[in-house]
Amino acid sequence: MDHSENTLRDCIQAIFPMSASANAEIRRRVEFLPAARGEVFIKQEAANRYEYFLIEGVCRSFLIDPQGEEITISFFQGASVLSPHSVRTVRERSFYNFQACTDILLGRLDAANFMQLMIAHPEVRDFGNTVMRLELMRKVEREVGLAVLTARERLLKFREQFSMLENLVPHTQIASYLGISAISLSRLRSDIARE
Amino acid sequence: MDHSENTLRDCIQAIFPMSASANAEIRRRVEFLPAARGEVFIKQEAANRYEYFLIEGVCRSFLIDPQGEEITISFFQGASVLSPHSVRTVRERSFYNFQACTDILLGRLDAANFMQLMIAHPEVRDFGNTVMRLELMRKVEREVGLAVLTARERLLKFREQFSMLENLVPHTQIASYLGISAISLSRLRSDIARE
DNA sequence: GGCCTCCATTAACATTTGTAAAGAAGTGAA
DNA sequence: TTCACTTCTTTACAAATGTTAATGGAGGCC
Repeated sequence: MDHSENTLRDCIQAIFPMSASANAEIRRRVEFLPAARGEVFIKQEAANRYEYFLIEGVCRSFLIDPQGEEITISFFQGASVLSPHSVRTVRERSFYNFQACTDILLGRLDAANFMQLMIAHPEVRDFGNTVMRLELMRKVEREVGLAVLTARERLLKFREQFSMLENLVPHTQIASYLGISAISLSRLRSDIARE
Repeated sequence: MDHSENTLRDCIQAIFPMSASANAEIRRRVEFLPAARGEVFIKQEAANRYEYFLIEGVCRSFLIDPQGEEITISFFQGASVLSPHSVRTVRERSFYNFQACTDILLGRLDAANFMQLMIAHPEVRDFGNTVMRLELMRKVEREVGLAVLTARERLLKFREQFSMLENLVPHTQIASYLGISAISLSRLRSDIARE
């Protein structure tokens, strides 16, 4: 078993521990593929029929607003699972863009095939539902954060959650994730550093 | 079968049509109870073990920010389903307050009991997962709306989604839902009316 | 009817946040 | 090394949003 497969197992076990056989069932359906830093591996409005594991690296989801600006919705760090297909797509068209922030390694599997596996295996079903519930909790947390926290507090929280990202991805991407302009982010950074 | 039960069926069928027997299984576990306008029927931080249907009326979820201000998170109009228990609670403690905006009629059922029903009945399972997926889609849409729309556009969208609420609930509640102050809401309203 | 409370609106002002433009610092390639 | 490019920061200014306080209307209650 090579490194990727071990890490795939980590992605899964971190969310919902499953038996070796259930792990193997998933493993058999997963195809590994790399994406280079900057590559948009899921495109907004494009058809997409896969579920994804992020084996290694950092990526983000984003969309283009009416002014043509990129808005970062989420960041993801491996080893983890990307938002489920049902969250990313409406009528089989991708809702967001997904872009590699570093060189990454993905594991992908056919969403319909995975759905069959969920139906057949209670363990896999629990895994899938847990993924969805965790994604929902993330959204709730973000919703609350945007509602009750100041931009400054959101930045501090971002630093807790994604400690290495501030020196890794362009600040314009972080700023749009925080709901502020890159200039405001710069101001906040120097304000905080001054203390 | 009285009016409440018919409307309970509407709540369910609107989300995921189920057989008469599955409907009956749910019905057997549901207890109807009214709440008066203004009543907070789920309290933040309080233990809560129920799933809820909103049979009739309007309610909202909200929380108290560090400054002691109420922040509206969502509005709900019957007949519909409130956010699932797993979304409303962390470690069995309610995450949000839920308040009746009008006199309402609720249907509630024990969350653990409903979970058992989901395990036993594939239809109920699909229903439960659909509820969760729809809730997730709502969160995504709201997340995107807060990210890419101006306050003015968010107000116009709110009017589409909740056309009767603007003259029904206090504007402070609507303003916090839109992420602006009540004064800004008033300014937007007069700006739009002036056109 | 008259009083009272709640709520929406408006005005004046302060603060925050965004925009545009220019400069500085770091990165990568020829 | 040097040039081009990207990105972060800074400044000055404009626009949006919030705060405080005053006004006026609607509805409930005695």
